[in-house]
Amino acid sequence: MVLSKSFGYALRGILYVALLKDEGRNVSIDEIASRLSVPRHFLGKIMKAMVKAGILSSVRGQQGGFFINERTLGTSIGAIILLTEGKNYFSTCLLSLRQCNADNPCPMHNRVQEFRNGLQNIYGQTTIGDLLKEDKPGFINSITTGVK
Amino acid sequence: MVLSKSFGYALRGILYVALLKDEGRNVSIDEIASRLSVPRHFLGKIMKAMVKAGILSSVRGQQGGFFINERTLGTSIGAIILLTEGKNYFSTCLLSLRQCNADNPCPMHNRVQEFRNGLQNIYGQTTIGDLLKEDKPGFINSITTGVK
DNA sequence: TAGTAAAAGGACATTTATGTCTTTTTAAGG
DNA sequence: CCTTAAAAAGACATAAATGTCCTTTTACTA
Repeated sequence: MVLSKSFGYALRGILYVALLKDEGRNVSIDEIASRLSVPRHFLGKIMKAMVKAGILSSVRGQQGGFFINERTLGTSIGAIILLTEGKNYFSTCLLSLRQCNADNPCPMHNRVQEFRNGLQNIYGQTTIGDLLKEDKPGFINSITTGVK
Repeated sequence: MVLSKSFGYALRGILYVALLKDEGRNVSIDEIASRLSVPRHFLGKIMKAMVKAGILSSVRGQQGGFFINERTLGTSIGAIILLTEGKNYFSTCLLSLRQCNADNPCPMHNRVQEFRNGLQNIYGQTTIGDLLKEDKPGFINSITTGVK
């Protein structure tokens, strides 16, 4: 697959929390999971990972939940990919070869590198805050209708 | 971006057979699997799928094995991706949203579409024959050293 | 300070991708 | 024919990703 389901859940989850940033409340995992139609406990683990990575915050207890912190809006999509897909996402060889890089390219390497780099740059430059700025009327809807 | 192991096996398998096209013999699954260091039976299924799709040929029995046919060299990498990843590989939404296309784009869609299209075009235009033309001394080696 | 609501944590279950083994079919060669 | 070597087919096994459930910790509230 292009990106894992975990990535989609993570991005939609953090976006949902960020979208509600002016409501002055913490957002519970129950609310997020039900609005995004995503498995509650699985999402919980992913949100927890983002909290652990410091790009989102949470508090336990009554009135607890998730909320953005000083890093959230500046977090790049690439950082979330790193979290869910691991550090080799943009460098794994397309032919599953051991050694494949600019010095020792596989038969596909040079042909696609330009576009892989382009994608990586876009992902690295685009932040949660950037996506929020696109907040058109349909934006919330566009993240709440998940696939399957 | 990031393709399955099955795709890597398929491409390396068909390339290996194509590379030996002038030897005037059929190439057995045992030879391919051992040269590519790929699971024999798993590779067998993938090769069979390519035969079924008509982009490669095979004969059973003694002296049997795989060999290229009139379509092999003109087969695009994209066609093999279609076989191993399914028809939605280039159109699945990056946020795992149900509806995401040019008319109804998700927050990421427009930002990455240029590069996704670029990749898709490269994959669609590049054929097995094109890769063969790169047959430098290290080419066979470059497909035989698989990862993990 | 007891009750409650929330995240965190961990064990278990299911599904999908990957990998292995055995049997069947088929063709060539003696 | 009979043996042999090969792909094809299908059953089974393992690993990784995804999903569910239960318990623990923590903070608010009454």
